[in-house]
Amino acid sequence: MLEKHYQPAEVEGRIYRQWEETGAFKAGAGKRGEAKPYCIVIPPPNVTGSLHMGHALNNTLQDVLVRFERMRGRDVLWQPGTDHAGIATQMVVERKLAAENRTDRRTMGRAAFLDEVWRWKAESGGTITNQLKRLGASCDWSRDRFTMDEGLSRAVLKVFVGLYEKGLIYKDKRLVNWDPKFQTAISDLEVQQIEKKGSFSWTDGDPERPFDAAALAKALKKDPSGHLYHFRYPLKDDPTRYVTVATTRPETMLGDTAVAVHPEDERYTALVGKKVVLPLVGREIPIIADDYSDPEKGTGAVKITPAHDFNDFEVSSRHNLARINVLDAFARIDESAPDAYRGLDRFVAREKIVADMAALGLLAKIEPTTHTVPHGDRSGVPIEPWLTDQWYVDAKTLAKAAIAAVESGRTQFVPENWTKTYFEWMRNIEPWCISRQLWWGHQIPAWYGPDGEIFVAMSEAEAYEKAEAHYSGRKDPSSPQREEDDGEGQRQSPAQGAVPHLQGSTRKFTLTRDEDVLDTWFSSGLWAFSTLGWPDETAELKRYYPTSTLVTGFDIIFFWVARMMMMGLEFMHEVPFDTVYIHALVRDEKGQKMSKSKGNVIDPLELIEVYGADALRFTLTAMAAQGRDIKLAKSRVEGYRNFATKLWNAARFAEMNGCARTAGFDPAKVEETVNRWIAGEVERTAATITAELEAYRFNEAAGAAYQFVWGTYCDWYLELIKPILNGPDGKARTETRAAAAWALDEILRLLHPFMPFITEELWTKTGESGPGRGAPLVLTPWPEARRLENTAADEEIGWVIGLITAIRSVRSEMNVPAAAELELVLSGANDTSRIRAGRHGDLIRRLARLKSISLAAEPPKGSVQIVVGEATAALPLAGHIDLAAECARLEKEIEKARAEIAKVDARMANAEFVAKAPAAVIEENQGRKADFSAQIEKLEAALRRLKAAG
RNA sequence: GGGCGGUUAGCUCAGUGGUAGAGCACUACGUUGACAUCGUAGGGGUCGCAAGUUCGAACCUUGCACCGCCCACCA
Repeated sequence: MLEKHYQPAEVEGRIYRQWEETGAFKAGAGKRGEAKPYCIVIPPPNVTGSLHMGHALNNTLQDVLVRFERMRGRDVLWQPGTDHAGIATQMVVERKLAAENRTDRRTMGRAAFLDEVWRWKAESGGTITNQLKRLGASCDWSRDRFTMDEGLSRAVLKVFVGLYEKGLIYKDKRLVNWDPKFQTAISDLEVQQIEKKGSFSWTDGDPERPFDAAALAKALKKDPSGHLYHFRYPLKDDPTRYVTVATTRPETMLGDTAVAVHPEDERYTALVGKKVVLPLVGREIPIIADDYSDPEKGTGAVKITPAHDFNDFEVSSRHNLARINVLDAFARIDESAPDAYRGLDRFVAREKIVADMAALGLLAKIEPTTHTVPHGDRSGVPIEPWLTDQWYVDAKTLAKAAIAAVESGRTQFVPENWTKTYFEWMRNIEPWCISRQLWWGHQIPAWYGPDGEIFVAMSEAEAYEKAEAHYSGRKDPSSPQREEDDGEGQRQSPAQGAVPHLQGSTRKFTLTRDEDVLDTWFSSGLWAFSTLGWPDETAELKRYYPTSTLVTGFDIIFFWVARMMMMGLEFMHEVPFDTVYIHALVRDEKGQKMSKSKGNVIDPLELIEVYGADALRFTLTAMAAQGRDIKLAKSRVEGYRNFATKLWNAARFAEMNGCARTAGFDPAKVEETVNRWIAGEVERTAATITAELEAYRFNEAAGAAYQFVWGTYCDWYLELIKPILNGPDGKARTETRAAAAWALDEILRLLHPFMPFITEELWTKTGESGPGRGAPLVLTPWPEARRLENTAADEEIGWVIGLITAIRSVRSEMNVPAAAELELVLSGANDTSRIRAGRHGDLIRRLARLKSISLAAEPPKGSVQIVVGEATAALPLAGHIDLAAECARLEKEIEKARAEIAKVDARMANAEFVAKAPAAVIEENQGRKADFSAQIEKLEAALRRLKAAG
C-alpha cells in the first residue's frame, strides 16, 4: 500500500544504490554489437568542487538524454570524470594552508606541496561525484576518470610531444597576461575586462586647488583606476618645451622607450625624430611617427611602453625600440628603475610617480575616464602584460580543421546560432599560451640542456636519449619537423633510423625539466578520446568515438568545445561529437551569473533536500528553453514537487481500485470508449515527447508530459473511470482496471528520463502485483508508436468533457451549492448526443453533480440553459434563479459569440483574404461562423424562454 | 566598435504567420473514499514603441527605446 505522500529523501538513496548494484548504467551491458552506441562525455567538474546550479542543469539535461536513449535501446556510455583544475585547486589548497597557519607553498617546496594537494583531492575528491549521484546522474562510474590519472597523463604527454614535433607547440618570448597574485601566465580567455570609472580630477595652475600629495594618495587608495594623467615630457633640445602624453598607467612610464604621434598629425610633424628626456628616469627617448597613434585620443601623443602594453609591443617591433621591463613577478617596480621606485608595488608607485611629476611641474592634469582594466578571472587582481618565455600552441593552424568540420556540418551546434560565436572566435584565434607557473598540473615534458637546448620527450629517459644524440653530434632522433629551419639546434630535422643505444655511456651533462605545468584546458581538450583509452587503441575508443552529443554551457565554448574540436581532429582525425547542445546559464533573479563572491548562489542540494531530486530536475528541464537563460524561481520547484505528489497519488488511486497490470493486455483491443480515448492520448503524448527530445526541446518535452499526466490522466481519465471502477464486476471494469494500469505504466516510462527516482519507485511498487517486471524501469524500453488514436472516441469524450465543464461553469456562476444535486434536461439533441448522454450518464451525473438526466422537447420553464452543440442542456432551478443575473449571463454569452462572428465577418468581407488565404483557413472561418451563429440562435431562444417565464 | 539575446498576465517564463498560454500569486466555492503538496470555477495581457511586408503579425523586415551577455578596443 502506497503512502499518502511521496518521500523523496527516503527513496532516492535506495533507488540509486539499486541502479548501481544492477549495473544499469554500465556501457555495453548485454547490448554490445547489435545496439547503436550513444555516448556523452561529461564536462568534467573540478575534482574538489561541489555541485552548483550550473552542474545541476548541465547534468540533468545529459541524464535526460542518456536515460531516453538507453530506454530506446542504444548502447549508452555516459563517461564521467573530474578535472584537476590547476589554478582553482592550487588556490584552494594554498588558502587552506594559510587558514591553518601552516608553512606556505614556497617554503614547503614543490614535492611537499603536491603531496598536500593530492591529500586534499583524496579528502574532497568524491564530493562532486556523490552529489551527481544524488541528482540521479546515470554515469558509468566504473569508468570514472581524472585528468591527472595515469592514462590521461600519458595522453597529455603524447599530445604535447606530438604537437611539438610538428612545430605546433613552441616556446616564445612575448607579452603574456601575467597574474601577479598567482604569479603565473594565463590565457586570453582567463582575463576578464572590468570597467573602471574614475572619480577625481585636477588641473595644473588652478589657484583654488594646488596639488596635494596626501589627498591624491588617499583618493588613489580608494579609486586606483579610471584616471587619465597628462604628463609633460621635456624636449631634449629645449627643456622649456614639452610633449604632453596621456596615460591611465603612470607607473609604466619608467619603461617608456618612445613617444608616438600620428604621421599626419600636423601638430607634431616638426617634432618627429627629435627626442624627449623621460622625466624621473632621465632616459632620452625618440618621438616617432606611427599609425597606432590616434590624434583623436588623449593629446594625440602617446607614450610607448613596449614591455607593458600589447599595442606598444607591436609598435616597438616596427620601430626597433628597446623593451624595458620595469616590473617583477609581483608587479613591483624592479631594479631597472631609479632607486626611488624600486620595490614599490605598482599602485604605490603610481601614487609616487604622479606626486613626483606634479612636484616637477610636469603633471598637466588628471581627468576621470572610463576604461576597462583586465583582471585575472580567478585572482580578481589586475593582470599585467609581462614579457616572459612561455609555451604556445599554434591554434591558428589547428583551428582550420575545426572550422571546416562545423562548416560542413559534421558537428552541429544546437541552438544553431552558437555556430556564429564559434566561427567568430575560431577565425580570429590567437596563439594559445599553455604554460602556467603553477605546481598542480601536468608538468611540461621539456628538458633543458646546459646550453639551453630543449628536449621534449615522453619521459626523462627519452629526453636523455635525445640529448645524448644531440651532444654526441648525432642527429636528434625526433626533433620537430619544420619546413623552414630557424637554425636553432633543437629544431633540426629528424633522422630516420635506429635510436642510438646509450647503455654504458657516461653522461657528461644533466638535464633540467621545465618547472611549469600545462593549462588545465590542455588536458580537458583531450577528454573526448583520452577518457576512452587513447593513446591505446581500445575497444571503447573504437566504439564510442566520435561521441554523440556534448552538453555544455555557452561560457565554455571557447575554453573547451573549441579545444576539443581542435585536438580531436588533430589526433583522432574525426570530430569529437556530432552535436553540441549549448544550454543556458542558470542565473539569479537579476539575471546575474551566480557566484560565491556575489553571494547569490542557490544550492541545488538544498532544493533536493526540500523538494526531491525529481522536482529539481523537472524544473530545470521544463525551463531549459533553447537560447534563453534560466532565472530560477523556487516556486517553480515547489510546483513540480507537487506534480510528483500528484503522480504518486494517481498511482495510489490505481492501486486502491485494483488497477493492476494484466498479462497480455493490448491497448489496441480495448472496447470502452474512455479506454480507447486514453490509449490514443497516451500515444500522442509519447510521440510528442519523443520528437521534442530528439530535437533537444527539453522544455516542450517536459511540458507535454506534465500536461498529459495532470491535465488528461488525473483530471479527466481517472475521474471518468470512477463510475466504472465503482460499478459492478464485469467486462468493462476488468478492462478499465487493466487500461488504467497500462496507461500508468506508460506514464512512468515517459516520465522516467525527467523524474527517474519516483518513477522507478512506482515501477517497483506497482510491479508487486500482476505479471512480474522483467527489468528495472531504467532498462525498460521506451513506448513504441502504435496506431491507437481513435477519432470517434476522441470526439465522444470531448463532448462529455465539454458538457461537464459547461455545467460546472454555470453552477459556479449561479452560486449553486456544491453539494446540491440538480436535474438535467436535454432538449434539441440529435441521435449522437442522445446516445452519448445515455452511455455516459453515470459519469456525467457524478462529475457534474446531477440527480438525473432526462430528455424533453423543450427546456422546462425557469431553468438555466446551456448550449451544447446542437442541443440545449437545462438545469431547472426554479426559485433559485436570479432572473436578472441569468439574463445578464446569457446576454454576455451572446455578446461574446457575436464578437467572434464579427471578427470572422471582417475577415470574410476582405476580398483579398477570400482570394489569397488557403482554403483550409477559409473553411475554418466559415465553420467558426456557423458554430457561433448556431450558438447565438440557441442562446437567444433560451433568453426568450427565460423572459417569457419571468 | 562588432556580435548575440531579451522586452508577452502581479512574479518567473513558454509560445517563429491563422481563436494569446503555463507555473506561482490572486478571487469565490469546496474536505465528494487518490491527492488541501488537492479539486472546481474565475479575474487578470492594446504581446516595449513606430513604420513596413502580408489576405492575416506576439511571430517576418526596418528603425527606435530600454535591459542583459560575449568579443575587441580603450592615450
